[in-house]
Amino acid sequence: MTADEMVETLRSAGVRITRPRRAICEALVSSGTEHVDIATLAKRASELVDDHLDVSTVYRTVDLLEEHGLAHHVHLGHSGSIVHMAQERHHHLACEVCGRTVDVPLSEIGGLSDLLQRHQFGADSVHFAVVGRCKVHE
Amino acid sequence: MTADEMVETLRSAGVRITRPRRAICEALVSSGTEHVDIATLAKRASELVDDHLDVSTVYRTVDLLEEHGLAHHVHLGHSGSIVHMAQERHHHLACEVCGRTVDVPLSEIGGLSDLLQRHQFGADSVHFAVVGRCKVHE
DNA sequence: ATTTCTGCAAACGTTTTGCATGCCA
DNA sequence: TGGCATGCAAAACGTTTGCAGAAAT
Repeated sequence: MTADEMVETLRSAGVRITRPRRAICEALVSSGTEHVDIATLAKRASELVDDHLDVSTVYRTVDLLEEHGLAHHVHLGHSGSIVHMAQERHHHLACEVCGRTVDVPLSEIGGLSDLLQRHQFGADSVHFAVVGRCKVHE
Repeated sequence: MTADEMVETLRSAGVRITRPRRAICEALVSSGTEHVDIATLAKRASELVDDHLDVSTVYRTVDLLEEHGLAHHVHLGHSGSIVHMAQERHHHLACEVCGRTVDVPLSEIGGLSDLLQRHQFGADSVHFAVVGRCKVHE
């Protein structure tokens, strides 16, 4: 999804489009598969508008994007929020020692999907992470 | 495991046994399968000794219990720490709307175990949770 | 007696909120 | 213009830490 498509989705839902909001969408899209935290997102969006965007604005905008199904955020381990575009459909194995993450496609988690279905549990397939220690830190 | 057994394990590892530590063990044991957070644990342990135990003491004691393999803690969703006795070997499906949790025995997560093994990823089998929405909040 | 634990208070990092100003529609 | 979004600052939250006094060995 492009930033323009995100903005258009918001606009047609009656959401006001501002320079900061557009910049945050662009920063999120350009971050691709990277795992960006709120501070990084704020920094990149700020660079795009060549002005200071406050983290509170980023938090509010990410909430807004989540409400419209355009983004998700996840807590990898015991640290802060990681933001994601909604269509980045994969899971994470997050090492709590080094912070390294392994991305895992949905298809590899067959057993878990069954489990969720059996319990009628709507885990958003993006919105979770397994926290532990990667092979380097066993 | 009883609180006495926990205490004995600590003592024989050379750990000093204090009234607050014993109370925290007892509170943890008596919480059974419930998912207690740090504040609740502090409150219950405080009641047991009829004195105020500080949350910092609870944090330090939980760390200690984890070091000795007697407890684990996990972050369900976007909120604070949930503490667990170590032998409660199950996973959680945690609803981020109502806070309700479904406990799932290890045996039901075959696919995930394979996945972790394939990536040589040492997720402590207790130490993770799937966060989403239960069937009531779909 | 010595070591270590405790409570308190303060610091910390992340997230949220109140408010006056500024911007979008 | 009217209503909403923004930045800022301050508060809130969970967690950690430093320290002087208390307790365990």
